[in-house]
Amino acid sequence: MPSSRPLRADARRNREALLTAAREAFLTGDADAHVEEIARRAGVAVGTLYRHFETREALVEEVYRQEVAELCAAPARLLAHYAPDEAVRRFLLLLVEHSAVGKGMAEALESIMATDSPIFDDARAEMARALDELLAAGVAAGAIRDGVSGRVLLRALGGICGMRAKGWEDDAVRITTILYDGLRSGR
Amino acid sequence: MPSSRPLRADARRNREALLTAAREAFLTGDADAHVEEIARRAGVAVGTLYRHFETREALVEEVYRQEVAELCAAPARLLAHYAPDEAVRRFLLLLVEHSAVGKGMAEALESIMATDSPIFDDARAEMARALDELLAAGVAAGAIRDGVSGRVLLRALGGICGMRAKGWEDDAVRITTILYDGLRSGR
DNA sequence: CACACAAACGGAGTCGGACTCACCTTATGG
DNA sequence: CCATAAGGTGAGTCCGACTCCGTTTGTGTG
Repeated sequence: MPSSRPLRADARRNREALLTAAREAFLTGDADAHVEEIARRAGVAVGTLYRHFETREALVEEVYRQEVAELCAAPARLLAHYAPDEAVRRFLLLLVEHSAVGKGMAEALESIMATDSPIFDDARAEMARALDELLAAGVAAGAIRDGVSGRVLLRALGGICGMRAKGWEDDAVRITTILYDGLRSGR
Repeated sequence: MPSSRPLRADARRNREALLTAAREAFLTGDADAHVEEIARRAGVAVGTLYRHFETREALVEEVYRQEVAELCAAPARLLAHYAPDEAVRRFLLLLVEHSAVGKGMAEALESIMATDSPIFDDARAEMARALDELLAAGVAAGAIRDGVSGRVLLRALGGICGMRAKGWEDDAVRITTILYDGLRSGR
């Protein structure tokens, strides 16, 4: 029910500006930017920020949900172009790449993970579903071991996304390869 | 240089009481217990807490460092009793088990990870060294693939320790198995 | 275009945490 | 048993997220 009336023009603009400001702040590494700072960047007052987002965290969540939605579109696309197991491999690497957009996002994620917010559950479920899709295709093709749920795999990936020390990209690629090999070895 | 003079008797007692109180608070799930609460549990005032620990986080770190030290003793013991690859497998599972002691600890860890505290770096380095020891033995025995550093493996494990939704133990065991198989498949 | 009014905004103020500091208490060595 | 420095105390400060209400503004109506 997203009805209830279409936001007023200025309200929609401000909401967008806040999301953009927050995303930028996170991507430029200032993962725990103060609400004042985010509001300032967006050219509004804190009161306005709170009109649009219940709490600071709700704002962070929204930014994250958009990122996840983008990633969730990938599996279908990959399956259309590659063999199932190759699609899995590429998706894992894509995830790493996506995290590389800004390590600030990883920090923001942790702040969300630290609270059992239901919105995060939704995002996780969505990601798990996307992974299930990939894994099922792999299992059907006999290329991937059976019995691994997307949810389980997602847990391991969460750890990868949480990396942040320098040189982490290489490490991430390496650990992803190990996971991938593990997924195939038991088939 | 831990010299400088042996703490006065009451000071040592209070410091110990604070560490115990904090550990208990974390293990019973109250991962972000307030400093007032921790001090109260220890039977001292906040001022005393701050006499012994620079910040709240410094206290959390100390608790964590003790946990890590305990875990770091495991590899040597396991290598004395099991074949290298079996020792690796058991250590991974031990790590899971240890996290199970209290999910509160995992949350405390994240709060540490979120700050680039050097103390955490030390702990991580120590754990990485312990894992290196295990992996090297496995590689020497031809049971584990070469080219995986303890540091890399630790990253993946960090993700596992961060789990907390119900049923996470099973998931942790499963993902650990996948990692283990991956470590062997490339040998 | 003018008006009415609900929607949206601003920003000073509240509240709840971590942390400090000036003063009091007590262990300890002589 | 005294001197004294180490240690303890807790009211108070600081700083961040969040609230609230008076003011401004977009928009549907005549």
